[in-house]
Amino acid sequence: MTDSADGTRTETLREPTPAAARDIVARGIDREAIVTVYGRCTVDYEGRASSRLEAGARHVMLKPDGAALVHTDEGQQPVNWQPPGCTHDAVCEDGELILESVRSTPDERLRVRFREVLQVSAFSGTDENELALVGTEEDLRQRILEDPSVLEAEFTPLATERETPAGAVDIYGEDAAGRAVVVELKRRRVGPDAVSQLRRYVDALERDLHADAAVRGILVAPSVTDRASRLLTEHGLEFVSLEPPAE
Amino acid sequence: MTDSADGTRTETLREPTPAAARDIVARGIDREAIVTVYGRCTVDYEGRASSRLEAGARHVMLKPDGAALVHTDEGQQPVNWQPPGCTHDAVCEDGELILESVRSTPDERLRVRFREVLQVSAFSGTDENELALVGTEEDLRQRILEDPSVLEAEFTPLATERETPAGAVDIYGEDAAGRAVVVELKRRRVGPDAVSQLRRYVDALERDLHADAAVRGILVAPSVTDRASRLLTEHGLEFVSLEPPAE
DNA sequence: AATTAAATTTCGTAA
DNA sequence: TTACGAAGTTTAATT
Repeated sequence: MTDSADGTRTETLREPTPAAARDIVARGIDREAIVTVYGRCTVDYEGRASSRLEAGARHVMLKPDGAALVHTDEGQQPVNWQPPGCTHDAVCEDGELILESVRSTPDERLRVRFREVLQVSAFSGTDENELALVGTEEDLRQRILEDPSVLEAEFTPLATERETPAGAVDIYGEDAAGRAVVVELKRRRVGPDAVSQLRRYVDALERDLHADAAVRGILVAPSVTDRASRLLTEHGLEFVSLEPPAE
Repeated sequence: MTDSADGTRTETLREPTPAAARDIVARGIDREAIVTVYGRCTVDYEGRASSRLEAGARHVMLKPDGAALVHTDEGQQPVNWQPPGCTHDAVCEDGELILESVRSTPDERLRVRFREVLQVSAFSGTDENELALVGTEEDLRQRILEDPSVLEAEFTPLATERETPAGAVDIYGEDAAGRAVVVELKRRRVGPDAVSQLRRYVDALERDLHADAAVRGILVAPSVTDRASRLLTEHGLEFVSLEPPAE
């Protein structure tokens, strides 16, 4: 057990007995630590789908918010997991450590059985700061609202998140001729799905306004794929190349 | 350092000096171990977007496939990360441990600077087994192909992944009357996006066949949202409620 | 609790 | 390498 000046505390055991491992895990969950276990284990999941993973060396993390992560040596994504909101539990059964994370709505259960525990740790610390991220779709929207002419000359934004029967439109406005314009924003290169999305909004707004004059639809993104480009043409929609600001 | 009978090996230091931590990390990367570092750190990311995270206690994992994960005590997702394919590097700068993961195409860089390292570990093990998952869209497709009558009486599947100018159709077939049918499968409750997707395929196929008889479009999913249901009606598409098999 | 769409989505497959 | 769509997607916002 180690206590640091800043309140950070860690507890670690190498090759613990299953009972000792269970104690560290249980105590860690109790004090709202990040708990990690590395060893050979099997994993069973039952919930929205179901899965089984035979024995292998994996790294398991239990978070105090109820999230659980099982990582192999490959992939950015955990091979098995449980979202925040679960209740963690650690028990010994037949001389083996078992970790279980359960939630309801939907009912889901993750069960990790360790044949061998190489290391178990509990990490307590504080993290006050949140991520500052730049380059999102929201940043792209700000860029256009601050200077609508980057979209086209004399474009006038009238609303953001304007509601239609098909959902909320990113930017709603009118052009130099006073025609209604629906703008759909994407922070990166788009495919057919983005075109369909814009199409839904344009359709919905045309019905909503029941105006005879057609509503213009403009897709704003860094670039489009060939198929998306063809779809835009078919549906009479437009494209403007813009990127979210880099900083 | 601990070596197990099954070839699993772990190496861990508590409150190491930055230089000692760097050595463990560098050696771990070298031997293709999963490397973890817990401590107070700042994180900078620059790539598809860019972000900064001020000091806090976090858990960092470097995988031998090049993936990097920075986890706080909250959330299933890492607060910062790098996908597989990166090159990891560990250095000491001004007496602090710095981890860096870099890749190209696209150019991306993740930099973690530790003010304090509480624990550093390197885990080597083997994992031969892959996840066996049941309840996917593929399982739903198998269910329909094995007994097409679950979709509707006298439905005849003719192809899966049939190509159209709008993309591949999940199941293509014909009904009792010999009309062309496009089936789009979803393993869970669907919203407007799935309807748009089906619509794209039906449109494309109607042009492709340039037949006068309309192509039927059937969305297969456990259920649909209200908005999606309305969209289905508007577009003359159909819905059949089916779930992927549970086991 | 349910809906909708964004995400540094990731991941797998096919061209 | 790019494109396209699935995913036990997760996450955030709004109803």
